[in-house]
Amino acid sequence: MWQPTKLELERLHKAQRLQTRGVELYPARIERTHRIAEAVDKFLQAESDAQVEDIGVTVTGRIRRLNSRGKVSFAHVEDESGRVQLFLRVNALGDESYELIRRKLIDVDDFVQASGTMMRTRTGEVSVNVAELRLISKSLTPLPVVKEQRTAGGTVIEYGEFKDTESRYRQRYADLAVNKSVREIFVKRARAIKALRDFLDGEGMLEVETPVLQPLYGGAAARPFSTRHNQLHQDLYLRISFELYLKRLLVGGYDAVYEIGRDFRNEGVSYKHNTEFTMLEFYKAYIDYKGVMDITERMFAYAAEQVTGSAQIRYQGTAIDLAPPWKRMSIREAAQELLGFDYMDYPTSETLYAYLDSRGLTEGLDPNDTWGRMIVEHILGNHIEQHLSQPTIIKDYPRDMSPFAKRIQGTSADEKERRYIASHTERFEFFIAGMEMGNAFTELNDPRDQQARFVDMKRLYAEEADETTPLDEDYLKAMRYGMPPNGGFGSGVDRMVMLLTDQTSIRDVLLYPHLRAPQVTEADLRGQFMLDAAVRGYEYQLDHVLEGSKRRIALYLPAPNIGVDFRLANALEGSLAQLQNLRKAFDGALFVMTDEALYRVDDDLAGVTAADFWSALS
RNA sequence: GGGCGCGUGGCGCAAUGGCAGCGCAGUUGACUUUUAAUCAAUUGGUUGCAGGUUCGAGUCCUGCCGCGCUCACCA
Repeated sequence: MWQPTKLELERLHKAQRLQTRGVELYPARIERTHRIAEAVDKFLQAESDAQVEDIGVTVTGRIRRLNSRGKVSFAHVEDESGRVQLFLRVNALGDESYELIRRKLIDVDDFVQASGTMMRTRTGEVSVNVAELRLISKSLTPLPVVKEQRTAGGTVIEYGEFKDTESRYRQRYADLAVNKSVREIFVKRARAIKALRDFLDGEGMLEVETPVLQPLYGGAAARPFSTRHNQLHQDLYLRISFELYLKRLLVGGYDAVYEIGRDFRNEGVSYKHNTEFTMLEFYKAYIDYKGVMDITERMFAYAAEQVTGSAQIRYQGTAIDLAPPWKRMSIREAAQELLGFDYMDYPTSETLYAYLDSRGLTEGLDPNDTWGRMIVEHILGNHIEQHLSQPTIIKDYPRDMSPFAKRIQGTSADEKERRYIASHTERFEFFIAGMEMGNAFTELNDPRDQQARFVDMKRLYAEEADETTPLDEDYLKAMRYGMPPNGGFGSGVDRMVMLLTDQTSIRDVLLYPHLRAPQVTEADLRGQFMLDAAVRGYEYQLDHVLEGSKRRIALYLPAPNIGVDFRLANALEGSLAQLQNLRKAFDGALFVMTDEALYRVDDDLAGVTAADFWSALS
């Protein structure tokens, strides 16, 4: 239960005084003729047209600044569109209404409705000359105070900002209310996702929705969350990807489908990982991974244009050009270019590890990893990825890392090249700003090969069983009906939003990033207590302060006014028998709450002296 | 999970082991064109929690909780 702070008590008191004056604190009917930005624009337009007639407006919003100067006051109100100053004069408002300002009954953070005509103050600021001011929602908890100063150069310096990351994430509403730049991030996020939809719709793809709860997880290598359907007596998994469900739809006759939705992975969090994240996947028939590359390049350029106005963006001070074409190279070529060797010269995990060791490149590498994992996870992930600042497509991945991709095509007279072709797949990932942004393949559509891959995966990763892709018999059944050749694509949308909003942490592009649940607070306990009492039909009493004691106690009472002080005083100083009597008096339902916990006084206390009982609580 | 760092009024921050302080906000008063308004006065703290060392702990030690960074993990 809420325990008001000193500042909140002051506002509660103001709320009472307002109600005494007959002011409605939370009215239901609101008037507004203009959004704030519209009102200002209209005034500026009239000014430039040299019109003389008054522009009457009614605007609404939250007060963000209030500066009383005696019989005249200035306020800034803000709605989503912007801010405008209110010019408040006792002459215009009348004594009674102005009194609310003068007595400070209206605070910063309150929502108001203001009617008047547009004007400029003596210093030139566009304002509403307010004739009528109405409180439309009282704020009881003050928001953190942020003051702004505009320098001559136009930059805004903020004083006393609200920047404690934990508070900002846990109370995102306050963060948003105070920090305009945070609000802007999520506007851009919405624009980015709309841009993706518009683009994919424009490509003739059908947006679909597939199950979040799946009887088998698959399509990626990740630890899933599991849950249980009670009525069906069935274990279910939260999806780690959409892949297998989307590709079944190509069997069903759609040429191209996509889905934007949430995936869940039961793994660590980092600046670029959240346990739940937004994924985009699409699958398009009759194209291969080169076709997917073309779409990828155009799609990112389009999204950047829609969000930032240009395909040339800046990320953390670096200029990044998302316009096609992007650099494309195979993982083998990347290793040759950046590390100066051909991994095909080391065709087993043992020889590859030995070579890397001779170069001093094995830090963090498990010698028991598979050959493909060494190349993708270690060589690419630890030694190449961070250098890929400009958009780069890295293609042709080792087969054992890509269970849903077709082998690369071609033939060669050379033995080493034949081995290369046999052991690699048409898969690519693309990297921007040193971050993996997505993953795509020429999709495997041979059910016989697919079944072999499931078995391979199981064999390779037997010891980490929960990270392998389980064999999905229904998926194979679908594929046996015939799946058109197709190219598929998956990308973490949150990372794209990070890129387009210049953010370095995924948490800053998620409205509610995952945080550990905070400890139960006293306020939570009090709330529980109050609810329990209501359910039992008891009166309750919180913060019962006992004479000469620092303890605060909460009680369930079967009825009010039954001599609590007297009985408790006895119990505190007396024997267990008296305590039990007390309990009896309360119909066997005496609960005592201290700052730490809620205790039930019951038979478990037998044998404990009252003094020990109370000292155990303190 | 490992390492490093942080946790002090509502917010932003100080404080060699020695009286817990400052700014903003708040409260009271003054002011009819302010804009980080100003002026005068003023309230508010069990320094995340629990122990320990010490004459004395915000500060040192141990454990716990939370957050951040980083490593590990991570298609």
